[in-house]
Amino acid sequence: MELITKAIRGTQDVLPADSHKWQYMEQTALAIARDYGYRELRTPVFEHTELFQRGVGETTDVVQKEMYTFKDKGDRSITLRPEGTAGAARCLLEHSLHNGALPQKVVYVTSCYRYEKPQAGRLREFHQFGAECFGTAAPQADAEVISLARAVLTGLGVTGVTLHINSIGCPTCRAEYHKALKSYFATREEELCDTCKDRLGRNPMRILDCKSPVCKAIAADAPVMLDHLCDDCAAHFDEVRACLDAAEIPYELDTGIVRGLDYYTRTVFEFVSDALGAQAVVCGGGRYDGLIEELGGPHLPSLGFAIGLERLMLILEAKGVPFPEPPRCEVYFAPMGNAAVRACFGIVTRLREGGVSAECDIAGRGLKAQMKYADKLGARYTIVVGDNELETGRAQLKDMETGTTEEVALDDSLYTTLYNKSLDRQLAGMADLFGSVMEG
RNA sequence: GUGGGUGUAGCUCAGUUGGUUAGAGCACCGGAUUGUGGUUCCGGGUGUCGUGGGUUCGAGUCCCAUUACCCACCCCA
Repeated sequence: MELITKAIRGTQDVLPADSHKWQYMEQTALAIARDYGYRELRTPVFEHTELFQRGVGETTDVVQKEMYTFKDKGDRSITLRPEGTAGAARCLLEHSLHNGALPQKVVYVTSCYRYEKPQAGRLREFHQFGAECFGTAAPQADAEVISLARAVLTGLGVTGVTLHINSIGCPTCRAEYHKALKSYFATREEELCDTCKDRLGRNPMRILDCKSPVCKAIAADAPVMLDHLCDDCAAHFDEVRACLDAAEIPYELDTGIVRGLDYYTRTVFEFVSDALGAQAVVCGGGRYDGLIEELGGPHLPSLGFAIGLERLMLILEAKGVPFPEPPRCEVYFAPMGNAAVRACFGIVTRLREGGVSAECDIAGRGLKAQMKYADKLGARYTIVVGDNELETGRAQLKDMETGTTEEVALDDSLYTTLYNKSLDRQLAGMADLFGSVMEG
């Protein structure tokens, strides 16, 4: 079959067979965030380009070469959001949410767009579960945000992820550190790889996580940010770690973490998975004390994180984490003859109105084909309705797993019968899922 | 943006030193008395061999280009 076009490179369809998994993942994450006091925020997919230029930072790769930017018909420069934080911050300011109770805690599930070369765990349209906590400079907030990220991962049954944390200081102490770093690498500039020579001028901190063995070896002896933190930043980071310890949240100190977005300050962290390829960071975040001011707002220390949902899904599948059963048809009606078709359509409509998942032939097929179809749908029960049933008002309810049948009346009592059967099964399914998550 | 790998049916893949009408399994659709699905039997190919050139009497097969996907660099979620 020659299609006139295909899905855009780096995009993915979620098919009907998988959509319930996404619903479960998103709803679980939102529910956990709700317990942490986070409320959902929804912002537009596109914003004025300058929001990201200012918010994310002119010098970042994201802004320089990865944004989907275009002119609209009013000649305004528009950009599809490459990340969620800038839009959330803009929304906070525009609606003066920061004049309400602080801290303001928001979560979102959104699509993001970056023009990158796709590979495992990296798409041009991807989805994030993000959380932002606006208006607190206290280290306890850092710990709470990290705790939320971890709770979402573990709440979904994720295993094999490690929390890495670092502090990249405030603009003041980072400037000092940059100088120290620059002069260190400058002494060995000739040995660095070409990209790192380039980084030396722009952002020497990037050299720290270069994969080239030579650069790695040189970086091993480089000055460490943590040793250059000012007193305030050092005290803040110590308290964050103390809180994590108190909450028994294990972490690794990773002085190589360098967030690629300009707005980060002080605490930065990542959750790294052992189940992904090269793109192993499933969650990244940190503090951004200067962002709100940068966007024209007041000084409002804040922080947040985002989980990459496609990456999270890859992990869940790789680890064989249990998902709820996909939704199935509760009862399939197989009518025979025109009168039965109409009658069944009526019954099915009433059952659906009452919340029972019911289906009935809409393809005009014979009984045999209908039974096969019911089987493929995974229907729990089938009811064949012909002239006899219409006359007596009674029919055989067939259990498709056991093959057994029981006689039921084709009236309102059918709804109660089916609803109760469905409810029992849902409760049992939830108990199973809960059990396996607890074991895992 | 730079590399490496791979493109044959919806899926997984065969396809001989280049040779006639491109195959298998699974899936899908229909049928086996208009009253019962899963197992069985019969029937159906649903394909521009990624695309475009070239070599050749002849190309799924050889050459070139291109494109898409996968993987890695870079960057990030």
